[in-house]
Parts: sequence; C-alpha cells; structure tokens
Amino acid sequence: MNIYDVSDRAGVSIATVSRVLNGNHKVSDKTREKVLRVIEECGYTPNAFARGLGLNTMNTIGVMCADSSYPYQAKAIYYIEQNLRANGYDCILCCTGDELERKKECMELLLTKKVDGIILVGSSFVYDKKSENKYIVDAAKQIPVMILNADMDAPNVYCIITDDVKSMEEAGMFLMKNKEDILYLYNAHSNSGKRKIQGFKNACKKSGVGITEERIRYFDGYHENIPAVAQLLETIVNEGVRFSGILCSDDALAMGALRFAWEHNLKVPEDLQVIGYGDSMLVNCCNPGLTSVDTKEEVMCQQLVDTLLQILQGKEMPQKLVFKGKLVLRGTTR
Amino acid sequence: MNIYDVSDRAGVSIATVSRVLNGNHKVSDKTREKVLRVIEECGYTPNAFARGLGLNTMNTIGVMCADSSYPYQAKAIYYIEQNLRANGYDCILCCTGDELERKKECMELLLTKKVDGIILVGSSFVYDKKSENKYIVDAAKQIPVMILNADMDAPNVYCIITDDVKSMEEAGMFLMKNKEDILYLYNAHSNSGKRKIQGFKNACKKSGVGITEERIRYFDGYHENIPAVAQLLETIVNEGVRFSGILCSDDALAMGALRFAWEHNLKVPEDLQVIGYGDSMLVNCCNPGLTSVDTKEEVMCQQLVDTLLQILQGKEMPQKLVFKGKLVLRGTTR
DNA sequence: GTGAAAGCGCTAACAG
DNA sequence: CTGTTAGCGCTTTCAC
Repeated sequence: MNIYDVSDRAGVSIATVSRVLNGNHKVSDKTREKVLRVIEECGYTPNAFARGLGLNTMNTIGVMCADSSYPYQAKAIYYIEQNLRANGYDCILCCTGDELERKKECMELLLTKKVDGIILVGSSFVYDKKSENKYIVDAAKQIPVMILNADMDAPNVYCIITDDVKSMEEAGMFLMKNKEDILYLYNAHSNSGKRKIQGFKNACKKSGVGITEERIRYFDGYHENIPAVAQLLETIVNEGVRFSGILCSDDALAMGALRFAWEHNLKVPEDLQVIGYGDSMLVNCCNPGLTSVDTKEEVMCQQLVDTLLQILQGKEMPQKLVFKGKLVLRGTTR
Repeated sequence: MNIYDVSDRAGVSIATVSRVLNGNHKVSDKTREKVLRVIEECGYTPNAFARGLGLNTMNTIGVMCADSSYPYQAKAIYYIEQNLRANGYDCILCCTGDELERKKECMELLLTKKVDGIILVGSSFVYDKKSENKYIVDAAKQIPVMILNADMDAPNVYCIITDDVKSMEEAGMFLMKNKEDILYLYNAHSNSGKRKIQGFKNACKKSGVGITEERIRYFDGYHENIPAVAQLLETIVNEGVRFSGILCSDDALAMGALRFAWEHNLKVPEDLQVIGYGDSMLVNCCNPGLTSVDTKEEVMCQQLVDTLLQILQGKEMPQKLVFKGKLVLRGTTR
C-alpha cells in the first residue's frame, strides 16, 4: 500500500494525496474527505524512508551518553526523550563508554544516519585538549550539537551547564564554616569534574583553609561499587589523613562515605559530615538523609530541548545556559 | 556528494561504487582501490535514507520502556543498546509512561518508522485482558516483538523472563524458615508483579503459613520515594499487623523497609529481616548490605538481543526463555 | 484546486 | 568483472 494505491482508489493524483497528507490548504474539502476516507479504510501510512529521502530528514535526534545506566544520565535521557517526542522527534540512543575512539565512531554513525541534531549527555565528551574535541566541532559544522553539563566553545555547539564551581564552592564553604579538615572525593576527570574541584579549592581559599592534594582524592572504580569507596577512605585514614567532613562529587560517593562511617562507628553528622552532589534518589536511601546539591536536571533538559528545537527552526539562540545548583540540607550535615 | 559524483571521479559506474560500498566480491582489486581512494578523498558516505528506501530497512530496533530512569530499565536499555550496536543496529528509544494509550501510540509510531523489531522493556506492557494486548499482537504481525520480563503468548512475540514465581518463592521460604510473620511489599500490578505475589503465596503454602491480605501490601507511590515506603509500613503497624521479616518486590522498597527499621530503632536482621529483588546497586547503599534476588539482567538482555538477531535472519527460535533468579545473602537476613 | 513529472540517492536484476 | 536501468515512495515545482 503506497501513495499510488491511495490515489487510484480515491480517483485523484498522488500529488493531491500528498497534499492531504501534509495538511496543504489547497485542496477542496470534498477531495480531502474522499482521500482521508480511503486512507482510513486502507490503514495507509506514508513510507518514512521515502519521505526522509525527499525531505532529507526523518526528524530524529542522536542522543549520546557514556553509560545510560548511570542514574544521572538515565534521568537526563528520560527527560530529553520525553521532550523531544512531544515535539515530534525520535531519539537514537548511543551509549559510547568512556573511550574517545568510540565516541568518535558513534558521532560518525549518527551523522551518517542523518540525524537533525546531536545531544551529548554528560561532561565526559568534552576534553581538555582542543584536538580531542575536534569530533564535536566537526559534527557541529553539519548539525547543531547540544551538550549537557560540559562547557566548550565552538560554532553551532550549545552548552547547558550547572555552575559547578559556584555550587561546589557553596557546599564546601558550608562544611568549612567551623571545620578545616574537609576531604574532597571525586570520581571523574571530566569537564564538570574539574569545575567541581575548582569549586572546592575556591571554598578552601575563601575559608582560609590550606589546599593539600592529600585532601583531594580520586576514586578509581565502578560507580556502583560503594564498598570500594569506603575502602578508599580507609586507605586515606591509614595514610594519617583525618577529616570531619567529606564533600563528594556525586551521591554514590557520598553513600560510600556513609558506609565508611557505619563501618567505623562514626556518628553522622556529629563525627563526620557528608555532602553529595546531584540530589538523586540515594539521598533518601540512608539514615540520616543525605545533604546534596540539587542540579535541577529536569529543567536543564527541558531547556536543552527547547533550545535545540528553536535552533532547528533557524532561530538564533544563546550558546550557553548556566544554572545554579542548590544545596539541599538534610541530616548528614549540621 | 552522492554515488554519482563518486562514480564520475573514479571513472566507473554507480553500480561498481555500490558494489565496493557493500563489499561485493565481484570487483577487481584495482577498481576497488580506485573507488575507495575517491571515497576517502571526498569523505563520501552513502545516504542512509536512500538506502533505507531501497532495502526497506535502516537497521533500527524500537526500544520501548515505561520510564528509562528506573534503575532496572536504565540498565536493560544500556545492555540492549550495547548488544544491538555491536551488531550494526540502532535503537530508537520510546519512553511511554504507564498509560496503555501512549503505549499504543508509540508502537504505532515505531511501526511507521519501519523499525526492524521492537523490544518491550519491563513487564508493564503486558496486561491481563487479552484485548489490551492487541497492540502487541498486531505489531507482531509485521515485525518480531521481544518482551523483557513479561509473559504472553502470541505468534512472533518472544519473551525473556525471570521465573519470578520460583525466585520469590525461594526468597519467601528463606524468611519463613522459622518465622511466620512475614510481610510482602510490592509496587506494581504488572505481569511480573503478579508472578512475584504468586511466589510469595506459594512460599506461604509450602511453609504452612496462612495467607492473609493484610500481609500482602501495595505501595502506591513514586519508586524513588523511600520515606513514603517507610510511612506505609508505619501505617501497617498501626493497623496492628506485626512482622519480623519483609519480602519486597524490588530493592527500592527494601530501602524503605530499612528506613522504617532505622526510624523505629529495630535491629536488622535481629528484629527485622529484609529481602529485596533485583540485586541493584542499592544493596550496597545500606548497612548491613541488602539480601536480594539477582535476576541476571545482563545475561537476559544479551540473550534477548541474540535471539532477535537470529529471528531477523529468519531462524526459528524459542518463544520463551526463562531464567531462574538467585538469592544473594547479605546482612539484612540471618 | 488538481495533475504530470522530475527528482531524492541507492540497490539489484539483467545484459554484456 | 562492469555498466545500464528499473524501481523504492514520497515531495514539490510547474502547468493548466
């Protein structure tokens, strides 16, 4: 069943059927009804590939993420998909992992599939070296590239980011109000990961606390491996480092910190304060509840999609949207 | 830049270019190299829409889920995407929510987009009423439909499921070894949700424990709302129901149970035992660690994709793959 | 308001 | 081994 069959049965030309299909006004009501009836009867739907070939678009957006099972990315994908679909766009999902080479491949693939735009979810897509971001810059020469949570500057690349520096600074200063021995724990050397560290360092400076590398520690493990985080803290203590507060670059790390507290019979927040980042479901999975930074993910994703849609319609849009995180106080801090 | 441009520059016909592109053997090495060089030089990539139109496929699979931000679904999507991509297929993601109407719409849409197969992630897609599964049966008349975690019987519909009855029965019997006052907590009336309840009931029977509705309780709230789960348990206690063990249909509910224990200074597992389902990252987010049923999600997803790929190649495959869950003992049980 | 016809870029059957 | 050509099904311009 194709447009010819419909035109035959309706006794009109394929051009007319096409017009009806596309809501073109220049069709008489009578003809329109006749065509619609036939379409209804036959259950005809236009061939998407043919349409794509003619119009050079199939209304799809490529969504890339490192690992869609990470809670943050999973949420983002959900919000993005919902917003795009509500506007008639499909999502092709690509989980790239962490290797640059795979990211390039996926990007290439999406371009080949002729998506109308690309959304990069998560800050791991943007590197320090300019040369390693070439794949993004190149892609942006063809179609708009939206980046959630990473900051870079190139034509046709749009960044929707949290002001991680400020947000983390605020959280850090909260812990440093009357304590100097705060530990910073992170698990990604990504673009936003670096901004967060900067925020911690800023907090140190502003609070008159010395910055030492032994208090800025990297967790090199699988994000779900909470026990390993606790172990890392054990190692740090064994090195002789003492701390009364831990600032974490995400909530999972904070869960590890709490686990460490349990294992050592430390009272939270009396003996140890903990702050997470992301305000995920994990904040309620512990007792007391986890103080965390709400990064307003849903709003960011909405804005991202809105912006993209406008761009696709040819509008000029801001290259950077910056949101400020909000420290949500719960029981793991005083 | 299209196939004609390439053929011109290489001094061959478009048929030859097409052959080179598709790895057809009947091209001389010399010609092949010449063509490949031109392709390389021009950075030519074939137009996916044109190819799709001719072949009537763009090698995409529709992946439907209710909410990709639920940890279980997020994981499944990740595994499925990885496996499909490794075999040259793209995923179009559709998050449908819980309403049947939206599920139908999404299904329709994917069919219109001419995907090669459809994967339904999560058991909420299959209903009790046969008439409400018609959208699946109809879709399966056109393309294979794979269902993760729900059981139904129709031509061209393939189910990859956990033996929830047996798995839950085993977990229940573990708790009922020497206690009768076990509570069953669930949060979905879905296909697999019902099998799980059946498992609990079986455990009661086999353990000689009476089945009462007041011990089989539904949590009607957002899956991440751990405090609300604890509140529900409070309500149940206030009704006069007592329990020394809680069997939960997923790990998030179990976190709520643990929260309830904290709030009431109940020792786990001495005063209250808890078992979750899914063996998610949450099992390590609490102290002691959560005993849970490992449903081997990754393996199931691999098998699902494998099966689908074989079906697409015309092979006859089993309509149902059943995996048995495994009870992983941790600190919340004795 | 409607129809004829020219693409869109590729694959594959057929002929040589 | 290589080239010619007929689709694949739709949109859109140009006549009428």
